[in-house]
Amino acid sequence: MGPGITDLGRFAEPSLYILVSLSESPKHGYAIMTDVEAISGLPLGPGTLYGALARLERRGLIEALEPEDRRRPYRLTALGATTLEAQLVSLGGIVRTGLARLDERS
Amino acid sequence: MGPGITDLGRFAEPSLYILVSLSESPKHGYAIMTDVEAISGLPLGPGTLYGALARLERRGLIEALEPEDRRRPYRLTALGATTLEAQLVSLGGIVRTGLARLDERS
DNA sequence: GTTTATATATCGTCATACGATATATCGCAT
DNA sequence: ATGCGATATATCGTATGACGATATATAAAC
Repeated sequence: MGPGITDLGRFAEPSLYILVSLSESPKHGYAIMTDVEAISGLPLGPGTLYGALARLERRGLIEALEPEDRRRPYRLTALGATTLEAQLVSLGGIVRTGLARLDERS
Repeated sequence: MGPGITDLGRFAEPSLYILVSLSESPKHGYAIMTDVEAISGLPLGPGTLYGALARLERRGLIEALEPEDRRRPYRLTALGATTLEAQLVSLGGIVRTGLARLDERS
């Protein structure tokens, strides 16, 4: 499961990080790995990455572009962008609620 | 996995919602279910809830209190509070990054 | 030339999410 | 009184996903 820093089960949410990475620009797998580690601090191994990419593509949230050399880039679809935005807004609400509640505790 | 509104895999992160719910005050299972649905919009069924509660207790993030009547309340531990805070801060960063990147897209 | 970084792929295991289902009690309206 | 909806917890089974390990190959750097 992927212990994040705090080991909250499979909390890392690789799919979310991948979508955030692709929201900047199209990227191939290896670039996604390094970007996700840079923005999240959590290493994303190939075992997690390629499985997640296949699932996201199957769901129409990302799409493969024409390979250049060895690189197989992916791009966020319109559906992927709206889905990601909805998720981030929803998550942002939870984050705010949680931090406010923690703050109210003595 | 648990299709949220947008079906991003098991994106719902029930454990996170449960911790946020308990960050307000100790609650028993049923109260957690209704609170989580209120703050997240996502229904949390008993199959998800009680499994997650057992895991969180096993990890020392929550602890059971003395049952009152039929109710079996849980409370956030100190470890649970610090773990939750770290997760929320980390998630908040991802949310901000993602929304900023989406915003920069034409 | 040999090591390091780039790059993708797959297999196996374990944890988790979650629907379905079962059971029991409480409160309230008719 | 009785019947129904809300309260409350528990468990099983299945599908899915996370992720470590491993394999392979090429480009760059030293």
